[in-house]
Amino acid sequence: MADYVKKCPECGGINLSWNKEKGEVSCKDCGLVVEDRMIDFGQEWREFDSESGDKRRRSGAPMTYTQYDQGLGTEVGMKADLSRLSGKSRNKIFRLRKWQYRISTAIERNLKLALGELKRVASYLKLPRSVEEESARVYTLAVQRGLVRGRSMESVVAGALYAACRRHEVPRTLDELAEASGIDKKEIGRTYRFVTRELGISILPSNPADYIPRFASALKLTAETQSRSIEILEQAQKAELTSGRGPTGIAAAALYVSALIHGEKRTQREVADVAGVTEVTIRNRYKELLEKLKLEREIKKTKKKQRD
DNA sequence: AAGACGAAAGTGGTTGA
DNA sequence: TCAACAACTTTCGTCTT
Repeated sequence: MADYVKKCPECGGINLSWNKEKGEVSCKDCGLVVEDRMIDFGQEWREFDSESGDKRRRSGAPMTYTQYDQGLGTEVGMKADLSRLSGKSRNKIFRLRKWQYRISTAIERNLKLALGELKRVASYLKLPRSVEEESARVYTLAVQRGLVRGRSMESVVAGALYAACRRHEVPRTLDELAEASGIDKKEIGRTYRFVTRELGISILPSNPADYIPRFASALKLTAETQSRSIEILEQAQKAELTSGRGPTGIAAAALYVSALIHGEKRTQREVADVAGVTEVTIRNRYKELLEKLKLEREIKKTKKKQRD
């Protein structure tokens, strides 16, 4: 029984919580993300049932998109009785078959290659299984619609992954995707927009709060600081400080302020680095937060405390 | 000396004519 | 298709701790 309970390696607390959706285990005492490689054992196809659009509803046995062929191949006229046809139409059938063969093997080859790449990048970023599945699905659709033509396979893979991350609210920044896949950030952004538009995938704008746990963990900030920063984000949203702004910048600024308030000062540089924005952006957001949310007093309070 | 601050100029993307 | 525009970055000089 004893080793059934996991302890937080940072503070020794046993108050660990598992965020299934994000595949992260975090400590509620100190905020450390203990294990973010956790595999989601949930039945991911169920997630589609709760999606609002009924386009996504599937029936029948669960399929996996990380295998390149889901056993749904199509063949042209294999079962038709060709002896009843003759001449031209028979030739036509043969030609069609040949094309069908060429196309399907080309797609399969492409998928086999691409899904290998996809798995590599996904595991590098420690993405949960559900996201990997989703991105594989997106990629498969993209190939079938011929959206890869004129683009590199890798960039479409990266774009699909980015889209899947956004949909599952486990945002990774474009920079992280770029680093993991070796594709230029701009290129990923372009293919991401292209693919989502062509496939009609709607993406909700990412929520700054989704970035907080990861950033906070990287900066080794406590759970109080983390939850305070989320409160700040909520206030900021009410004050309409968030629309039109980059979500990472806002998350970073909220975290920075919150750290100041809790006497866990980090430099703007440090916060900027983990969030992938510049100090200037943090400064701008920070200034806005102070102006609108009257947080100066609290910061001064903790500064005074620290002098004693 | 390091960090915070702010100004100015440049970049890439969106929007609207 | 082009120009205006907002957000963000880069760079750099100055102020604060």
